[in-house]
Amino acid sequence: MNPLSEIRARFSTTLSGMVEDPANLLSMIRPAGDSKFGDYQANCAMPLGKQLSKSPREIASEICESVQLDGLCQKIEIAGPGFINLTIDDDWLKNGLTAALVNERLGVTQVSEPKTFVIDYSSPNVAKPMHVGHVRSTFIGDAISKVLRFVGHTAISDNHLGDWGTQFGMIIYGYKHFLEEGAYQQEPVAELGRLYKYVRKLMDYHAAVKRLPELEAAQEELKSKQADLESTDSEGDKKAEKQLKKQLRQLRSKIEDQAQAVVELKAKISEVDGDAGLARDASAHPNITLNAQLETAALHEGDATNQGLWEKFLPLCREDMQKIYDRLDIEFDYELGESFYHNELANVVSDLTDKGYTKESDGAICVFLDNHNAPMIIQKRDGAYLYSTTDLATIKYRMEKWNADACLYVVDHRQSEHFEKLFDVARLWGFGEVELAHVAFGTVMGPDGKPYKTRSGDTVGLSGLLDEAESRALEIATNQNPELTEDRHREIANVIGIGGLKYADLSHNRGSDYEFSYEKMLALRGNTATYLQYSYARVQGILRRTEADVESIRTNPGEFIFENAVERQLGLKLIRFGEALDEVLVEYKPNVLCNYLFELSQLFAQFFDKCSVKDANSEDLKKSRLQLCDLTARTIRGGLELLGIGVLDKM
RNA sequence: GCCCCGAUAGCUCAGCUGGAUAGAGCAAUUGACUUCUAAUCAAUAGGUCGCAGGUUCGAAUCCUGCUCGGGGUGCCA
Repeated sequence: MNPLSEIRARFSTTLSGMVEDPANLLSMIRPAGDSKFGDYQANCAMPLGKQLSKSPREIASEICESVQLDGLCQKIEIAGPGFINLTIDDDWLKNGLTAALVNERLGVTQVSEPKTFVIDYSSPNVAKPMHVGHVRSTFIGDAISKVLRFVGHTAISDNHLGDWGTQFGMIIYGYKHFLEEGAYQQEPVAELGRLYKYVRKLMDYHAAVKRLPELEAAQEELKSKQADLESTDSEGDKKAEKQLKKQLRQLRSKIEDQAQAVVELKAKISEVDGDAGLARDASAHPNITLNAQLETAALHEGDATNQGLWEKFLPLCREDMQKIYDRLDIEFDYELGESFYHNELANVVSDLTDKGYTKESDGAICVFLDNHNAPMIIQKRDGAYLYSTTDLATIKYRMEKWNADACLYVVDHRQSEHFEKLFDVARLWGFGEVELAHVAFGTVMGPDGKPYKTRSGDTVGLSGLLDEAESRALEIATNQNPELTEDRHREIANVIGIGGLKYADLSHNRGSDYEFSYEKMLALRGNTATYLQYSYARVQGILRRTEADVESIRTNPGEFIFENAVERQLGLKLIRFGEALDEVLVEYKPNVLCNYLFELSQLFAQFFDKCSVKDANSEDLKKSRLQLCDLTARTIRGGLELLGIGVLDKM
């Protein structure tokens, strides 16, 4: 039991005697903003005062008289307009720490009503190389799953692979026309990757050739519009002048964007034109885009050849993808991709239609929703199904198979409108009970403040990114501890490199964009994985040097002693691990856990500085400090584990 | 056009379901290694929480308007 829920439980009794539903008031009990006010503060007297037409301080004293905090709080004070400041009783804290010490779960209680969560994350397109954009979904989803499981829920992780999309049409087309047999025999996945990129290039080329003149014409038009505006006289009208300036500014930025686009198109064209082989294939395959689409369509319609190729390619691609997941140490319970649902799509449409929810519009089958202008299209004019159709089939499956209480979609924030519509349609369809949540996240930015790209403008490939992270980590590990063996350096590099990458991602509020930087990610100081891992290693150093018998500490604990103020602070922080986990799950925010672990590590560093274990002036104090050390190490290790990050005994 | 999101220290970011004097890290300045790992700690400095109103005991947080930026916007995923 963590202090906060214990305090709330006690207040609950009192408050329910005063109002009908105290839930809102209970949420106003929180950790104190400033430690001089105590450990926790209850802010419920102020609003209650208004509600009951009494002075808040009067209410506060009524609450204080009635609430049973014996044994839990040693100090209860009313301050300011009616704050109730609470200080946790030292004996209660010590008992709690002892309970955590002897408990494998560090004293974190399991939820009383376990629920079943289905978490949909990572979800890359197979056969396309994974890139930096996939890391957030993967890390955040994995961390949320682990926290859910730890607190006692059932979390089913499901990697909703894009394994049925247009990329297979492209690869099939490539296979039929551009295959290099020898390369395919030797390294089939690499050859398929090459084919994908090759077809992509040719498609981009034709699109660029078509688009370039249009864009240049549009550019001219904008420029003449700009000239017009520049010569317009606002005749001293300030409002008109402001308007004009704004339009001009917008126009200039649009022109700039277009100029950039023109440069990119030209680069794509010249890349093909400059290569004899590419140029030849480009002119020999003028309709490659359409034909690749037709290959996809043929696959979907059950064409035997394409079906056979798909069945041959898919395992190869998945195996390749698995290598990345292995490096990241990410596992899924299920990997039911889009292809898994393709036979259900027609049923989705017919069922919704039978129930009267669909409407035909411009030949497409749509579900119109009150709060959205555009409908959700579930079948295209040409009869093909869409992402939305698959997602609906997926919800149905997840409800029927797992009877989920909640489905979480860890997906890019740009798709929020899609999910709003999806959830509305799902509820309309009859899935009203399940919690459907889009756990959205922001973009990974480069140092220029734009989405992280390579210099040439391509997305950053994930495997190269991991290589870079590890090689930089290796350099740091080698510099930091030159005396260790190369194998040890590699092991350290792996743990701090991958850990640093994950932590950099998870420690940011998922909703915001963040700037990616190898330097910051692997920085030795600050809110980084390295700092937390180092704290853990320092504890292990203490345990080694004092030759502590950790087993006996855990099975036969002594009393906790708070000699120095920081020991109490550390103890209080340790006991609040469960609060941090609860907090993570309120809005599915792993950064809450990162912050907790960082603060814990900072307190430990202070403790390390001020409170020697080895030279403690009594055996009892030494034992108490060893207990704090052991609990700190286990909390850091356990917390990092929930984030998918490892630790090292020495680094 | 319409919809959504953002703007907090020089930089990168927390905090946002209203709470007391707005926090951290980096960078800057200063101090601490014969010491359980200095991949550390202590200290100083740094702010009109985009702007203007409003709601109230109390606003970075809620509401309205504005400015700037990003994203989305019927047959891609």
